[in-house]
Formats: sequence, structure tokens, C-alpha cells
Amino acid sequence: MPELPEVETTRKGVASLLTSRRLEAVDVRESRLRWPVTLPAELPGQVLLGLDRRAKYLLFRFQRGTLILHLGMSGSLRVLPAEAPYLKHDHVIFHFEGGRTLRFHDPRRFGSLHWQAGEPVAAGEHWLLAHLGPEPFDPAFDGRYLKSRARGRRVAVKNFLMDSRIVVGVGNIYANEALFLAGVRPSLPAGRVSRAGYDVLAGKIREVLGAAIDMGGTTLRDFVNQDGNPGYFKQVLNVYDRAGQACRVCGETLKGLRLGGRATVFCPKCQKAQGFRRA
DNA sequence: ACTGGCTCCTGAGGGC
DNA sequence: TGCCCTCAGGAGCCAG
Repeated sequence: MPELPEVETTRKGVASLLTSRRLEAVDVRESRLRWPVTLPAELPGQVLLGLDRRAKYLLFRFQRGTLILHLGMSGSLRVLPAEAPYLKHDHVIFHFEGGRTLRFHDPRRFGSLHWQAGEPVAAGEHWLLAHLGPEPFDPAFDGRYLKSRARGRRVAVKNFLMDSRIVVGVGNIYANEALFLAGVRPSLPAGRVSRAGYDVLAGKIREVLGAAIDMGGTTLRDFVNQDGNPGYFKQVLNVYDRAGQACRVCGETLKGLRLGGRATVFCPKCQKAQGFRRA
């Protein structure tokens, strides 16, 4: 399940292999993704100018438009020689000049592909991207911002942080981890988290995402990096998937619950209602 | 304006 | 060994 670090790792890898290459053909082998895939006839023949990212969307900048790709839950991209055999669930194949192919592989088909015509910068106007909040590494994302957006909100702070209109790129794993490191209880209504709590939270979100990006992304079951090698954990996860086990800090048994339908784990001792551990 | 629940889908994992 | 059941999860959508 690609989280922001996996998407960023994929972006770097694919960009290094395909930037400045001309796309010769696109083979849509399965169009039933999250939304039906419809790509324009004008796409083949264009040169890939660069690869950007907004939230977990990858933005392939072509000469006359932008291809907007989301990996969904189980999606991955690989760059392979044209003659390499296709795998089951290789849904879209992009044939680039020089015999390289980009393959979008997505067993669960929660991923998506859209085309936004026009100058590359116009991709931000696409409806998928229009209402996204700031990137975690945007200077505008800080405790003051979070506190201002949280005023009056009764939704659990964990779900608040996972709302892409508030801040993008904070998936379930990192929401759990950041809340643990900040000492904030996930179920606390967003409006009741203190300004100090949000100051620490903003920093911890950047910390856990940044560390994972630096290491090339943590990985769970489905992630395959762009070279086709299985991913692996490098970052120690303190709470995610550890319900019932001992807190690494205090030894207390970690508790699991569901918030907004998502698996949530926290330490009852380290994560007090209002408080936060020293940064 | 918010909120919580639903939806898409396949493969992994547990129980027997 | 194999079958069946449950469930996970990003994020848009929608009803209340």
C-alpha cells in the first residue's frame, strides 16, 4: 500500500529512467481501474519532460498535457525492457523510445489514470487536485495552520490528519506513528488538541515521512519498487500493526481500535488525551 | 459545514 | 492440501 514515501521513491526512480524520452505507444490492457481509463490519441509521440508529485498523485509532464497517476492501494510502476514478459495485473504499458517500457501493475485496481490537456502547470486545475491541502513539507504546514483548521471540528484527530483537504500524504501508517511520537491520543476530537500538540504533530509528521523517504520508503505487502525488487522495512514502526504488543517506550500493552473504519493503534500510557511527550 | 459510512477490488491469512 | 470466509485499505461520494 503505497504511502507518500513509496510514491516519492517511485517518482525519483521512474524520472531517472524515462525523462526526456519520447512515448511511442500506450497499451491499455485493462481499463477498469478506479475510473475507466481513457487516454487521448495525442499522447503517443510526446516527450516526457519531467515527473512531479502532488499528494500521492504522480504527474507525468508531457509536452501538451499531464498524465495524472495514482497507485491506489496495490499499484506499482516498473521500468523494464520491452521484451520482458507481462505479469498478471500489468494493466497499462507505456512504450518509450529506446525499448523501455513503463508498466502500471495494480491487482486491486484502486489506482487511476487521467489526462489533463494543456500546459503542464495546468494539472493543478484538475478536479482531483483542486481541493488538496498543503504538502507536509510546505512551510505553510505547521501547528498554527492545523490548529486553525481544527477549530470546532469533532472528528478524531487521526481522521482529521488523514483528510487530504487538511494535509496530503498522511496515510494510515504514518498517522498512527506520528500520533504516537507526538504523544497525542488518536481518538481525541481534532478541535480539542492543543496548539502545542499540533506544533509537535506537524513536526512528527514531517519527521516520519522524511525519514521514510530518505530510506527509500517503508514497505508492506504490495509494494514493489520501480526496479522490481521487493521492498522492505527499514523504519521501525512503533505502533502500526502492533496492537496487543508492548510499547517500545514504556512497555504498556498497545491498544487497537477502529477510527473512521481504519485500524488504529496507540499506547494508553504514552498518548494521553491532551498531552504530548517532549519532542 | 460536518460527519460517518459506503464503495471499488484482490490476495493474504485464519479456521477447519 | 484446500476451501471458504473475513478483512485490509486510498479516497471520492453521498446521505443525514
